[in-house]
Amino acid sequence: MFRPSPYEALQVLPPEERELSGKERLLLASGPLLSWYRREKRDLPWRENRDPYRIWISEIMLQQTRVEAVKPYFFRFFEHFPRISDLAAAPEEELLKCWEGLGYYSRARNIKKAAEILTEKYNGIFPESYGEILALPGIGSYTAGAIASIAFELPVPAVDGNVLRVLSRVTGSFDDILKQSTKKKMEALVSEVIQPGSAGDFNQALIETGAMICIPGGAPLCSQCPFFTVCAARSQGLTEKLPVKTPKKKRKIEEKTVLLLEYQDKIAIRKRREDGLLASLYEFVNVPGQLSAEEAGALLDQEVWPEPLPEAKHIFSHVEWHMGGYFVSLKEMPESLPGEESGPALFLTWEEIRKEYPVPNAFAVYKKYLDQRYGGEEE
DNA sequence: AAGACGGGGGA
DNA sequence: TCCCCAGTCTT
Repeated sequence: MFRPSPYEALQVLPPEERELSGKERLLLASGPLLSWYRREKRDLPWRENRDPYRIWISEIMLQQTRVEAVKPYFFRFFEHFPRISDLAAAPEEELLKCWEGLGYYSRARNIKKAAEILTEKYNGIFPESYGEILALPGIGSYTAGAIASIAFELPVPAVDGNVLRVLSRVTGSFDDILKQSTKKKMEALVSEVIQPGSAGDFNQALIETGAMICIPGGAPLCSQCPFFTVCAARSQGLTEKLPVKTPKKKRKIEEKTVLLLEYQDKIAIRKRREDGLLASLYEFVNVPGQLSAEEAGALLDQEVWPEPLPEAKHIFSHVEWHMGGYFVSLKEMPESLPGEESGPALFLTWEEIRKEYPVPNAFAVYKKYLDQRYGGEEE
């Protein structure tokens, strides 16, 4: 009588004759991965303890931002806002000033909104359920997973760009990692293998592998990788081909003319709109287009002699500003100022602006000019 | 699904 | 130049 082998009955090949599934690869590597992480992990400020407040702030700051860029901001943040209630009570202006230069300023505004919810609805205590964490402003699936697993040991995935890269290589996946469907698949995969008790370390180990071993841009350091023995991309020579990412589009270019308007040793700045690029931050008066000195002077409705300033270029992710500018000494306080969209101008000393008002680094060339003209940081 | 949203470091 | 970074929110 015909008897199928166990493997035939299961409709799978015996282990030595088939490819491992992604889940099997992760399961096989999880022990070595945890050991490797606990032995080799970087000593980072937010790994000092598992205080959810610190974990939260670190994860927000680390969104699309390199570790080295975050460190100084992380320390300074807790000097200003030691407790969540300090954050909730702080003026948005102070928070923005603390965030100046870090980018993605909606993160700061969302942090404040979340702090208000935490203070009012949760009595200042971080909720311990994934759903409640996910519902807070500025917290998406990655950050919710990171906080839930690192601070509270909930066995939920925290799939970021690092983890996407690692898992697509380890599992040999050709799915485009920029698609949200791919992220969902990878989250499902992690959910299948993550264990309570080591969830925080497991997620951080995946991230650490992506940051230190399975690095973006260059060749991965496979010889040191905790996934060495199970990685599909390594064993099949696919590390150059994975992960798959679709190409991105070109940036738009915007021409601007910046006007450093001086009246009695004070400089005009104004608050930007509450929505859009660099929302609610401060800027020097500026107008669209590349204006000549004559055109710039004509905008001011009084006799002036604009002095040309250096040109500057600032590159955002999706747009480039090409800027020229003029320094203009005003003889009288103008009724109104050019540039339609923004709020009324404030005339303040450069010292006050430099200390109190968040002016984004897109204006760095002109900030530096004012530092030299009025004496800023000594050099 | 695609775009908006910063800034900086490295190839 | 271009790519990428411990992503999220809006359209």
